[in-house]
Amino acid sequence: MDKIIKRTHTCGELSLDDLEKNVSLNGWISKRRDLGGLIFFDLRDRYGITQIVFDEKKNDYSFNIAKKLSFEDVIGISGIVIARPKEAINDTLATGQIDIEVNDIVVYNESEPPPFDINNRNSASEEHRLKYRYLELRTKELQHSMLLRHQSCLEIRKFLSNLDFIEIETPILMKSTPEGARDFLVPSRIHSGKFYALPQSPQTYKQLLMVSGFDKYFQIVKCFRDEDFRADRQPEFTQIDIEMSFVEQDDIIELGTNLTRKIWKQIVNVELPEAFPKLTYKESMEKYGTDKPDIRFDMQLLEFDQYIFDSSFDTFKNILSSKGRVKAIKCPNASMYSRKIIDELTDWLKTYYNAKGLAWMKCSDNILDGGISKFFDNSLKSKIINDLSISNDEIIFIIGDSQDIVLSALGALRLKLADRENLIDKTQWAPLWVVDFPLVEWNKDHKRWDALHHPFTSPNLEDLELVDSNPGLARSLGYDIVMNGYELGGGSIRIHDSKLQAKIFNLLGVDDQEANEKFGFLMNAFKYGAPPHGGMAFGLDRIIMLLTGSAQIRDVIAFPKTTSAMSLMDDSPSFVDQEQLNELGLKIKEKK
RNA sequence: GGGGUGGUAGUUCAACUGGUUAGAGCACCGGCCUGUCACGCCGGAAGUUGCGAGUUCGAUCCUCGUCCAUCCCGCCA
Repeated sequence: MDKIIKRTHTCGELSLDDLEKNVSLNGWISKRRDLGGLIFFDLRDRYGITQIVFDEKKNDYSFNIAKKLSFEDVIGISGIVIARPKEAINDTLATGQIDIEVNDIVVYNESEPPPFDINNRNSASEEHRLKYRYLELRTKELQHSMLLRHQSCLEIRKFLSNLDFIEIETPILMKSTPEGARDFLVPSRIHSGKFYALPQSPQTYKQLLMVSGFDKYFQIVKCFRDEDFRADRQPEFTQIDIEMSFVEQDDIIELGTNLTRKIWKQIVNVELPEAFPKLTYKESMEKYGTDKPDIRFDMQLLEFDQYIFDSSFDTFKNILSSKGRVKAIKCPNASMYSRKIIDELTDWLKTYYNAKGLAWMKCSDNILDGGISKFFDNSLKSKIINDLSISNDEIIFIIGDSQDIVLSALGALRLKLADRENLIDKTQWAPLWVVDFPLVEWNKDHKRWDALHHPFTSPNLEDLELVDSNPGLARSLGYDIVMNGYELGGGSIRIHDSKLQAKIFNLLGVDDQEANEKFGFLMNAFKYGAPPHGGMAFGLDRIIMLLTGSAQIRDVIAFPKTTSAMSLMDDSPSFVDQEQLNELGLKIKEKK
């Protein structure tokens, strides 16, 4: 164990140019082929694979050591670069023209049989791979993800630094605030009974930095939200956090566009358009049923209210008279949609999106047929076909319900149908901005207005009167950037006036005392020369996920958690000693 | 909080309608093999069918509970 063979090359670089050279390599045994008197190893490091060969007749010292070695042993070797016989050249390998004929070898660490095949990530379930994450990180997929993540961060830092942004670290232990997601709490030992929270985002700090005069700030920073998780959501995740002073919404949108273009150009060599399309929140909801539309394909939601009044379909008439909505979506290959398949779609919409049903009509021979077509007379059906440009062998699905349900159910159906019909060009990138978000939304459970973005978001100054008269209609200066149906990031122009901020708190039902307790420090800061400012934050993990072509955020985080927020590798969270609890003045309640 | 799917050898999977000794590939162990690259050939070992109850003459299979994973709804300013 005392000897180390220092590598002269990595496992990905030797070629015929290096013939006859005496070289040394370090790496892991990735494959082993034992032919008796001749043994081949594929030696792997993060740069590549080089085949090394042990010949009993030429060097029986290293041969005898190699005889005992197997998968994932770590070794160092020295030897001569030799050309492979013509018939043994491997074109699939960058180093496939050569071998290293080994004459010295050191075994640094023998491996137990690995719990799964590092060469084949699918040789084990995800659960199993997460338990041995440090081994999964040896796979070429995860090595690639980590490298790409690193390169992306470099490009981001370079891009922003060149524009005079500076990266400033903000606290990880901060004040718990009532708004937004559930906080992860950290008990204070020194102040028994008090808690810090881990930041859901450095929102308040970056606004304070604007007051401090750092007019262009950014930070690549961990954020924490104690909610339930999904394929694209983890309890801790990384944001590219940005804030600027003396700017308007369009300045941030331009910056966000350019940053996104830079990343895509540098990392995957894709030229995104100079300006991304902009949709208002309202347009997005009406056309796509979501505020993060995938616009790689069209298939927009169609207005259908206007045909209901002249029909004899009372169910939908009743929905309209109780302020509901009726919208439709048009889908090709009607003949593929049997009763059984439509029933399955209906059940799915009922289960997940609270739809009460899924109506439909098929177009054949220029007439609408089947489903609810009997409630529409012939001239009305012709009008529908003409208005909505329905072609033969298309089916329209129709949902009538409250507006929320119609939009979310049809939005989900749109994605489902696109998938079924293969309408999405997977090689395409479709970025866009969604703007003019509502300032607040009505919270039915608590009977109050909640901020849609966060309470520091400025109302659109044109809508200031609405804030008093009809808050639900007031637009904010909030915006999201969306790529291929994923929310990549979002931000807003902030309130920098303590009077306006007080007014918004008032609207949100946060009284003066509470506002002062929770956000007094920010309100105070705004009394001392707060510049107009705004910013945004990108979800770094989601960006990397898209760039690597993965649908799982876990694939781009070195040590991710499961959907129940556990780490299978180190088995956290875990219980702690009674003594630790005592120090913190905590007592665990029995769960009933 | 709710719903779907899954949990069988180290691992990936199979096992009909509930029925004899729960099988196969890879890995592992032993043997043979000098141009392999999914090396090949011969032989071997390997199981608390996630856990706990129940139904049954009999449960991997049916029922209930529970744990874990995953996907989705709610949630995620």
